[in-house]
Amino acid sequence: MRFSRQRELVADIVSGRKDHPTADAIYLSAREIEPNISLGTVYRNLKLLADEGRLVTLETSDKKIHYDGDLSIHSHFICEDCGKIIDLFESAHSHELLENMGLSVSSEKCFYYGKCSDCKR
Amino acid sequence: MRFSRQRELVADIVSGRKDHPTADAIYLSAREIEPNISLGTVYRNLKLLADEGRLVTLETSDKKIHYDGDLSIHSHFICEDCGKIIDLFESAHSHELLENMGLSVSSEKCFYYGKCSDCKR
DNA sequence: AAAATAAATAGTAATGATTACTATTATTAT
DNA sequence: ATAATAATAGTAATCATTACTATTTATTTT
Repeated sequence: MRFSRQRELVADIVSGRKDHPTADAIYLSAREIEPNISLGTVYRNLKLLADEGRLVTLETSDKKIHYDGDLSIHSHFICEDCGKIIDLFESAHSHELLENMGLSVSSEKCFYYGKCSDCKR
Repeated sequence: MRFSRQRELVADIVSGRKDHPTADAIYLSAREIEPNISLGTVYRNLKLLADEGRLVTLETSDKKIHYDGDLSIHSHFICEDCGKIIDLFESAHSHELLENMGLSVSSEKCFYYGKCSDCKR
């Protein structure tokens, strides 16, 4: 896999952010540095980077894929009111149980839903 | 919320199945009993039932929403090869940790990825 | 270094799951 | 029974994502 200016840029944007941007948000950021980059290029590279395991996709109920450049095992809390996604770096589920069931686990995605402290008030 | 024949049917199909069907699969099942039911009605009712908490939506990477009528807290294992979704009725994460962070948890969705025993071989 | 080969891009068109819309039908209330 | 309300069927619109194509950029070969 070659790393063109555009691909590098997309990868850098995702791993440089602590939120969980959508393709469109990444596209907007990218255009500030590479004004001619096309949306298709952003999508293509996001998909390639995800396939390579260089970023993680979060499929939420808003129908848009969110991208996470933080590859450490962690979960996410999604606020039902404001939609904010909060990282949860608690200890992960034990995978042993699943291995004992004949399932080999390569990754996990856990989402918790509720109200964040702002919206709870 | 009135329970029309169609709404009842959609609800029954989802809660009667142990797989995790998409809207289209539910539509096909529904048409066997109610041949004139429209796809829009299926979608509308699935959304309403989900809002009411009578079923759970699973947003997977195949871009189609899967519906789960089993409301007990459980996780899912998704096979990276065949896409099969397997229920995991292990004990859930403890929510106390999150409550202590000021997050009130109303539900959770956890996905584990890997290869199922069939595909592993 | 020029020619040949391969990969990546920009820009646009197509896809497809989901939602919105509208006229009609069914249900409930007065 | 009539009026008011909700739900439906069927179709059109939406919109995130993908596919496509001609062109550009990078790599390899001679």
